[in-house]
Amino acid sequence: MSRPLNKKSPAYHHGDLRNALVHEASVILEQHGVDAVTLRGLARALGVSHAAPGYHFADREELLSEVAADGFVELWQELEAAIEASAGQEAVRVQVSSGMAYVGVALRRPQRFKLMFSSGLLGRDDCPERLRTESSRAYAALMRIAHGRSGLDIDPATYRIDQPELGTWALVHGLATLSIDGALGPIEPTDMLTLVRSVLEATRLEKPADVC
Amino acid sequence: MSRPLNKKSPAYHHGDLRNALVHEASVILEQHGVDAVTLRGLARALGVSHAAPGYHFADREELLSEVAADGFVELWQELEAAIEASAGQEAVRVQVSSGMAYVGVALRRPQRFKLMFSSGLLGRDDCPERLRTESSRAYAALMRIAHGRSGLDIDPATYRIDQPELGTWALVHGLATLSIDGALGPIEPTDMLTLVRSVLEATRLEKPADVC
DNA sequence: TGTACATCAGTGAACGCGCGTTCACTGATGTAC
DNA sequence: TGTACATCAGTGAACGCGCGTTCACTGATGTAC
Repeated sequence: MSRPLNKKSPAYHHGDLRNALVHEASVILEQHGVDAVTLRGLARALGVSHAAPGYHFADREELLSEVAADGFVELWQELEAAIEASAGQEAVRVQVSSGMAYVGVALRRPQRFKLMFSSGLLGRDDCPERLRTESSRAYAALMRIAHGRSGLDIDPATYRIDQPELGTWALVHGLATLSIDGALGPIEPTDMLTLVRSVLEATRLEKPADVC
Repeated sequence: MSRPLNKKSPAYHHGDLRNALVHEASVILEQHGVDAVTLRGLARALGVSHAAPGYHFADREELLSEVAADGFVELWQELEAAIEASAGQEAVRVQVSSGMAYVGVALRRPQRFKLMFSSGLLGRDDCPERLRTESSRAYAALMRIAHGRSGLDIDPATYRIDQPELGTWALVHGLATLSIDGALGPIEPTDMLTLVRSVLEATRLEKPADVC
């Protein structure tokens, strides 16, 4: 456990600093919030010089975007798993299954979830490629769930978001956000997921007749 | 328009610095985000010494909480107006009316809306009294809308949030949040409000039979 | 297998920035008499 | 109405902090021959 501070050969080359930075960033993010994530602080935590992170990331945002991208990967995976698990069941089951997955991801790493959506990273023109790719993939899964289609015909680059497909997404996103921000009072994650199930089951999103 | 920088008597006493700080803070908040709101920056913008704000606010958060409290006042007012406007109509009309009011407030000052909910100000033990009061009042209005009751029997201090009353709130909050964060792509506020109406009208929140 | 050398992945001192905070001070204002 | 004085609402210089960034440097690693 104890770290030999005066270790003779403290590995001049870290070996995997880039990944270590991303991992440490996600830890600090979750523990102390996004403002606590600084390049200098990460370097300190990892025992490297404060200039070392600059070797791997142009700036703080580039690092954070990596953390956010990881979040979208997990979101996508969980949504796909939920779709798989509820395959063949009636539509509301798919909604409940994927909705709970969505909120589950949010509650497991609430700060990262906020970073993913609220940081404004996505909207930037210079949004890093990986974040763009991974978020689009997760979005495509969401649209697939919402539309009840295979999703193969949905181009993430050009999808238009329409009502009422939007309803379920907005509902679970709202529940996740309100819960994370403490607006629902103190509530355990498991209770929260039960609540999500209840709300989703009590909600009927009517698909309006096709307009000609 | 031009400010006489070398004005002879530049009002040693500002006269209304406290209010001016709150107003300027809300302007800078909306233009450049919450991180851009600093006591020094506000002092600069108002042409007072950088130490002056400290005379009125213990710290930056106290000032921001004032801005957030103003936001809850506006939210409460708009919700009350929406309730009034749809009084006597069927339940779904009240939901649509107040839901659009909710999102309207969010879109009018998106950064302030994020501050109100996402800043963590509310959850703090040392949450300023005024913010606590005003947010509770807005919450009470929301609960009143959700429960379809007069709300006179709801104590803001102890209200419990249950499904499915939560559904409408979560739905509109999710729509507002996703829109503000750009997750719905570029969309005009008026189109957004139309979308909110559509989604709400397509949504039926079933009130389950009372459990014994 | 050994050696030379380029490149990789760092170090650590230095710099400038904007921030909040403190502190001795001071001009403007209100009030008592 | 005039004066004395307390209080209010600031000023502005100074300090320390943590941050990102730069820069000359250097130890470790990989590759060509």
